[in-house]
Amino acid sequence: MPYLTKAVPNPEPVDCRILTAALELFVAHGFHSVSVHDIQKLANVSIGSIYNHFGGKEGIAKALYDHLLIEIEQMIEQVIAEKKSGKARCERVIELLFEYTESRRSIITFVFDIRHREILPKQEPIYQSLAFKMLDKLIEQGIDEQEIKEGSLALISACFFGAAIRMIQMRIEGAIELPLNDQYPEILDMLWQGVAKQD
Amino acid sequence: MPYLTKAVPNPEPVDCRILTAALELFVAHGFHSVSVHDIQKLANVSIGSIYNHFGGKEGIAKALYDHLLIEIEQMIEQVIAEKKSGKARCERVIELLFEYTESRRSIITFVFDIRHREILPKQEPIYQSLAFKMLDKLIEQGIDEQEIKEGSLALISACFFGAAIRMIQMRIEGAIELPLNDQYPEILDMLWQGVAKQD
DNA sequence: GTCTATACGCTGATAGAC
DNA sequence: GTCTATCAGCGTATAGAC
Repeated sequence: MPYLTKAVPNPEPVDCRILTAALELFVAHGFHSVSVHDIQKLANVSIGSIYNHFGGKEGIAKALYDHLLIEIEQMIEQVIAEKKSGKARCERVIELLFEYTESRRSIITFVFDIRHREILPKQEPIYQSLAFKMLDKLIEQGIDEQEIKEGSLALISACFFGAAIRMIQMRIEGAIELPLNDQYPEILDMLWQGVAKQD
Repeated sequence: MPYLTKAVPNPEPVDCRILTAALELFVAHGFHSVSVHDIQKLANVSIGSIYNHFGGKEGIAKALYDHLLIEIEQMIEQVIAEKKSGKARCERVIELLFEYTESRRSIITFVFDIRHREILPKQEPIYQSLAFKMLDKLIEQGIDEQEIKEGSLALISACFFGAAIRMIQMRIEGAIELPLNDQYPEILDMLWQGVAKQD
């Protein structure tokens, strides 16, 4: 159900319109700079509806957060279904993240480039989310299969996926001019060099 | 003048007290969640003083931003004075960033882990700052000296310093439990593998 | 469930005495 | 330069009709 971030006119359900509008505004201006009135206007609903559905601005953020993380999880699950080796899975995940960075920037920005703790102080930190744990699992598999060197899992994962995420952040900020997938082979090569098992 | 982030009682100059208090609060709660009254209270000054010195909350953020970036620049300059080869310079910069992450976390958090565009929309993006350009220069030197492979400077820098910065972000978030300098040799090894020139 | 109108607290900012 | 007192506006949240 990747209906978020698609261009939706009006006949969509109300809660979806609210989420779509909120995501767009949060990503463009930042959570704190967006008022409930802004969301209400863009979504073409009344303030009352927003409070009925989500209980307030924070409720919207929480719903978005859960929803988008699930989309990332599903993407990783799809990759796991398609590819078998740890290395192939890691590569494909990064490839898709790079693609999403261009085609579905809102999702990527919200998940990787927003300080969630400032918005949702009660939320568990994102690195404890299932999606991030799934990435660690892929690294672990790569180690088991002797494709990735042994060592601290957190560090290796930080070096591999972390570098990729940092590139995504830099792409979003504008520090990297070309789409990352245009340079995918070189990037992947660098990422692997860092963590590959050496014989 | 690294007087910021040091524990300062009261006899410090007023503007310094304001900056110190603001930095602490911004880093702890986020820019938008901190009011001028909060800063005023913690700094033991009046609201009027704050507006006299900085013109408002945004002015404080701007002053902090400039000040802390200059501290990073000076750190890099110091490293350039101490080490001569590109490789040694890159390594020492990362080592110091890792140290700062523990000992002067406020500075590091403000520079690497805050969305400045949300606070200072008119500010040029941070990757255009002198400090970040200095990092790119170090990479360039490494390429010239045949220690780093050739390729897109932005990508190589993103892979090397970017991975390190991502690790710092993860350390700040709590995703990495040990201080990064405790694992400095392994980390550096991984970072170099990714960008080293291969013969 | 959806809407409009309204209340209320807080925040950034100013005025004016010292 | 520093302070206190105060203002105006905004943003969240609620009440109550439909």
